[in-house]
Amino acid sequence: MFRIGEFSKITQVSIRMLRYYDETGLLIPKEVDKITGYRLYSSSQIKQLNRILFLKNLGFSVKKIQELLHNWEIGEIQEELLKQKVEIEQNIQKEKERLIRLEGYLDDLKRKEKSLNTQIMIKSIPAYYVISLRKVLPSYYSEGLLWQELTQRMPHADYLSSFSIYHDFDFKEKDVDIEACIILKEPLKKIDTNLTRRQTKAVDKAACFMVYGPYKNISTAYNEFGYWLEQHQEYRMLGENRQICHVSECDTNDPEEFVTELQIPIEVNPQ
Amino acid sequence: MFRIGEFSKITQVSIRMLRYYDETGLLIPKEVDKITGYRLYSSSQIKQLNRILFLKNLGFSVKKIQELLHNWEIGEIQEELLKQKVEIEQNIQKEKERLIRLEGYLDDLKRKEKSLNTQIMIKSIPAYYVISLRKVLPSYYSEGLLWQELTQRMPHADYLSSFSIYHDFDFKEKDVDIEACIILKEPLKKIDTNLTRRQTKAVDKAACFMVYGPYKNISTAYNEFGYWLEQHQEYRMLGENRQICHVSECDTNDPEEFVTELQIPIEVNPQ
DNA sequence: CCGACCCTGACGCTGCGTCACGGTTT
DNA sequence: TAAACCGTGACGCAGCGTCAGGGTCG
Repeated sequence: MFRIGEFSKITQVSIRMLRYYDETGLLIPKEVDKITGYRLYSSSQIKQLNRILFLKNLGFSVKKIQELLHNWEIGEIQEELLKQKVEIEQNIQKEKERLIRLEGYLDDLKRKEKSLNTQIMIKSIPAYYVISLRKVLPSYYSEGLLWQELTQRMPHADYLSSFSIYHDFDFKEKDVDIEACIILKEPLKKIDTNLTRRQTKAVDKAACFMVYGPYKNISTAYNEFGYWLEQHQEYRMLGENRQICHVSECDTNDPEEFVTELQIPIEVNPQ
Repeated sequence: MFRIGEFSKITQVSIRMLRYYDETGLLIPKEVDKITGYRLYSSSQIKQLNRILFLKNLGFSVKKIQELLHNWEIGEIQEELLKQKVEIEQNIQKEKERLIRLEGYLDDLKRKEKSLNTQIMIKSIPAYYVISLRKVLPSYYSEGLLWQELTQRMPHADYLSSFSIYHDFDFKEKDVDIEACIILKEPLKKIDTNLTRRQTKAVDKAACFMVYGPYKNISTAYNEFGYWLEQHQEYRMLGENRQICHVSECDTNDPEEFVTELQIPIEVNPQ
């Protein structure tokens, strides 16, 4: 029998961890001196501890380790290992994507200092329930009319926020296909027959950036984005760009205060 | 100016996070109503928040983000991004190694059930300051004599634990080259002239496993290890195997209680 | 009697999610 | 008057590291 200090040296596991494993029930000392309260470990517990370390080494949480130790049989273990494998692979994937973003940004920095201001973030967009109105309009500047019509026909319901979808794949000067969408908390029952009720698709990756100031800045921003895309051959546009007016004429009178977000669905180029 | 709820919707950042960022000084609302205590954010703070999200997205901690925001200039940023890049790469490396270990173990499971008992763990071993005695002995069974001589000549110093190094690369029946080492907390000054004072090399990767019971089990375990190594072509032995007697005749009279650890330095095969 | 061990209890760390309790605005 | 906002605490989580304060062993 070993006291905790000796056991710690043998197993290279800190005293604090041994106490923690005792506390959590992972490894309870074989004996505890009733007078002094000293923990006493038997040599056979080294084997048990080694199992614990082994699982810890594979990235299992204390809780999972406990379950596995309790249910120590091939089938169970194998199943959990497979699950864990998937998780690790996902971690690697996430970190890799992070790395790509970081490297891309470093490249940007090398090329032009301005990048510090126009940050392009890649994020994912969930699916939404929306009420929408889609029309082909003479130009981008008519979008306001679309929104007027939509809000007039809209029932007074619980809605969160709204965005537009640009359905043309290429840039067009006129006859642009725009869909104005209002996000709902939950599906509505009855709506105006001119409106559509649908669920938008979730977008796995979208390059998103903010445009500050009046709407004319948007085209400049698009141009910058085009430049960015050229430098990032690894990405490809997928179409159905979106636009969100976070701060618009509804919120302020000063166009300099406008904040508009552009979301451009992309995918990683198949090598 | 937006109240926290609106600002949260615009930026897709939870209210709790906004409050947290206020608390930590990352993003302090432009105004606070003195009567109600309501936080009021200006549209220009969206830009600031976006910087924060951007950095968060790259994996920076709140503390680092604070530093970076405070010191927002290209050089600084670039430097930190490079550091961060290294860190992410290390993370990926670690996870990959974890994955390899896990996959290797899954393979083991498919081949033989016994693997649940003899677990081979790959870990790294630090460098140690040691007092050692190295000799060519007639056989492994004479190792005890080596230890007797070493402990007799040893000054009574602070020592932690001890291990042996087997310097023969291949297995030998006789004339084995063994070094008995005692780990010191700190370098000693004067020692017996027959002993050596040196620093052992750190080992990056070693396949480690425990042998329970009398010493004769060790050869069996080595055989099992040999089998394991055959199945794991990705690894190659490097020599200078080590052995640690965690529980030996000094600690117990029952050889069944012995616990011996074998550490076999390995490297990943260059593909 | 000192130093090396051992005990329990509790805070610290990260980045928020999630109550609880209470005030305010619509 | 209820519902929807807002505020400030404060706990919880994972996995220990690291004291503080006090008993034990050799």
